[in-house]
Amino acid sequence: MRTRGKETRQAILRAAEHVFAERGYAGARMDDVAADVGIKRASMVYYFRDKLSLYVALLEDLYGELGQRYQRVLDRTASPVDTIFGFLDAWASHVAERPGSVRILMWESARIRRASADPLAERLRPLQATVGDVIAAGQQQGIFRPIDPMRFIMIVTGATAFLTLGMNVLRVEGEALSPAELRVELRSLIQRILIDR
Amino acid sequence: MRTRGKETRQAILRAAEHVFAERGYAGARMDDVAADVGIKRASMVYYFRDKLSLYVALLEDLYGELGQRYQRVLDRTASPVDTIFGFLDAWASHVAERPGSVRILMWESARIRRASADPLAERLRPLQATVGDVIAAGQQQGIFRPIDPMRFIMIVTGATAFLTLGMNVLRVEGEALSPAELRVELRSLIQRILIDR
DNA sequence: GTCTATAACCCGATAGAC
DNA sequence: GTCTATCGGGTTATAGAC
Repeated sequence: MRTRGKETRQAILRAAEHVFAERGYAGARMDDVAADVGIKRASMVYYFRDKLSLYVALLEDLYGELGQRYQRVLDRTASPVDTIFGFLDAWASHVAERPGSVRILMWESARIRRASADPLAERLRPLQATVGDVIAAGQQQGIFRPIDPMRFIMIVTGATAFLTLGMNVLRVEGEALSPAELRVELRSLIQRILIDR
Repeated sequence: MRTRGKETRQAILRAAEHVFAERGYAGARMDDVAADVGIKRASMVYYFRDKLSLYVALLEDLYGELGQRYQRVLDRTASPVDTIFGFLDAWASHVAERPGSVRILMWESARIRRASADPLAERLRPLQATVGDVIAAGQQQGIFRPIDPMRFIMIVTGATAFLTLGMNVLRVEGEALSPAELRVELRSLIQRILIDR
């Protein structure tokens, strides 16, 4: 049955998001993914050749969705300021709905890698270009302060990661930011480093 | 020979810093540590009972050193502003000399953990308290803007992590910040979020 | 499509010689 | 102090039945 197949594939991807996010690529066990779905490990081969294929499909799904959110913001905004804050809202919503995104970014940033042929880098590059272009445009119009766009992206991404996940390392009790708090905190951060004079 | 023993212990710790930083706790292989030192895996048992003991000793070494740096800053500065920028320089130097610190912070932030009995959290808490106290003091004197000290720490830590390591995920070519560039970038970040009005 | 069974590998820990 | 040898647990990938 074609529908059943599609559903199982989606279920595997959803389970993979949790498992890869929690343990990282190396630590993730295919067995856990299968158990989450409710099938046996070997059965997943029918949908994904091996562990790496599943992981790459997950990256595609995750950051592809974020890219679509950014595109929608581009479609409906004009000024660089509106667009940047639109991106922020898109990012915050994405992070709230698919927390695996940030966690995987964290795992992958920790890992040593060769730049070439990196599946994550490949999927992130267009997103980085999209945001970078808007910043550059705003700077040319004198609306944004001069800061290297790439560095700006890294600061905001790092803040997101550590305000949510990093908190857990030092937490006393329930201190990690809620999605709403994160949005507010990031908004004021961006205001300070990109706009205020 | 007692001297030889101490030297080997130190060599193991130095090797462990590289290996644990590159692969994370789960991915690190004791074999690689031993190979770096130039001895066999089983020989390390003489110095460290098992993998976890070695890891905890490394954390102690790493973040203990950072704590000492912070203490020296406290000993020679008076105003909150001087102290905070002193901490920044200490942090930047530490990161430059022992890059494993940041990478391990990253690995550990990615991991899910239970708050209790976490060896890293235990070592980080006093550092966080030290920095937090200075920020709170500065805020009481009206020198620093109001921002939750913990969030401030997370933003700066996150920026450090992603400006150095995160860059590698998106790098086109050699874009990761040098220690000197990092120091400058963080200085202006702190200036913006903690001091400028 | 999903299963059972197994092959093949990797890694940490341990025993005990030197 | 450092070695060789081995045990044992855990995980992925594969073969093939249903």
